[in-house]
Amino acid sequence: MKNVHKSDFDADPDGSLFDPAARAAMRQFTGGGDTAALEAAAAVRTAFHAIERMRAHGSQGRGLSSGAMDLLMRLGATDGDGVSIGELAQSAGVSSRNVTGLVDTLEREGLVRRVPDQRDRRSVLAQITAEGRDWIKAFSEPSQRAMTAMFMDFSADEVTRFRDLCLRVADNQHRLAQYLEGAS
Amino acid sequence: MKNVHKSDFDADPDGSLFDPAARAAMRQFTGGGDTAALEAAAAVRTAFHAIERMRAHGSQGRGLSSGAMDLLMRLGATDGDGVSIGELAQSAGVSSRNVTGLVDTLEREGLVRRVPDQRDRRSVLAQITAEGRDWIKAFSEPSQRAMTAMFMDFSADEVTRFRDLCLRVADNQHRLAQYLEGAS
DNA sequence: GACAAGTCGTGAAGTACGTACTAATGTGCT
DNA sequence: AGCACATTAGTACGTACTTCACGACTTGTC
Repeated sequence: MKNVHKSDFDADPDGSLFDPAARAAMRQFTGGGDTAALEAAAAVRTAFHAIERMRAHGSQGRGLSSGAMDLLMRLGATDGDGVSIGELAQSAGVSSRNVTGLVDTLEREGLVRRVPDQRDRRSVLAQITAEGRDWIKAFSEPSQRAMTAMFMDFSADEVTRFRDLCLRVADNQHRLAQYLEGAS
Repeated sequence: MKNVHKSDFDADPDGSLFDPAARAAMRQFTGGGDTAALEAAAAVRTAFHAIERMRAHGSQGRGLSSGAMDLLMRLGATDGDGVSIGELAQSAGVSSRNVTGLVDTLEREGLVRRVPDQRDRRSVLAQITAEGRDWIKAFSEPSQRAMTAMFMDFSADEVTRFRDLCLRVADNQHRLAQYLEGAS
């Protein structure tokens, strides 16, 4: 990670952090209105990139992207014939096109293989390989340690609450998308 | 947004949401260890993509990406000769190469222009144009509405706390990166 | 003044993610 | 049976973000 040296944050009177530069920009943007939602959205962005950087830095060498790692973990948890691309996409909440690409990557690394689905010949099943399971074994502990470090000053309750808030945002988006789809 | 129909979440006994499929995968991954940090990290990813989708859906047509919008807002808040690429990168917490690309995009749209820095001829200043300010005027209200909708069932306190948790994660990453840099 | 070392923006290349479209295949209605 | 329509994975294309490498430029030191 070069050239990225995030500026420090300030703290509000209640102790919660905020990004002064972002807040100033938001205030201008909203014309003096409420910036809370925009600030929170920007903060999610910041946190996401931070986690992404941590992962890139942590699992040096054979580091998989978060998307690929997510898929591999999901495949590792199922001990059957494999999971179809579409099913993976739905469960991970990303486009199937993206899963196709990630499976390409994992297949190139030898961690996953494609097998045709005999029940539905349109479908392709992704199966984790022995190497894939080895990867999981090898990277489980360092990954876990890196992510634990990211939340080092969080109480257990805060971690849980944080997860809850994140998923509620995702839930809202899902609901809104469905609502808007109906309106079109 | 096609092909993306995120599965629903379950709620823990304490009412906090979690992703059952992800948790199952994590448990396998950690070998039965604590999955809290990994689950939280995955949740951030989910929330980030949700916000990204909302923005893509909301500001249809002349929709800028979140990165580009962030830059434009920062430029809109400064009424001087402009801001250098590196300064923007630092303030937004991304690589300067990325800012170069985003300024390319904004310049193509006519929302920003590049001017040489007379004090330092290596440097390039990005200036917001009149069109850029018009864009801000036009998209301020809908963007604000969309982001408010994303947090519709959040109390004001929860939004603030959420922002704080996000920025603390970013702060931890920053600290860890500096620490690890020293160790190499 | 000259020159080594650091900084600045950007070209090149790689990954992740999205939409729109297509070919192959499955399904349901008549 | 046959045919319209849905669904699946993948192709093509565009954007965001990253690291690495490089040329243009500044700065600190002699």
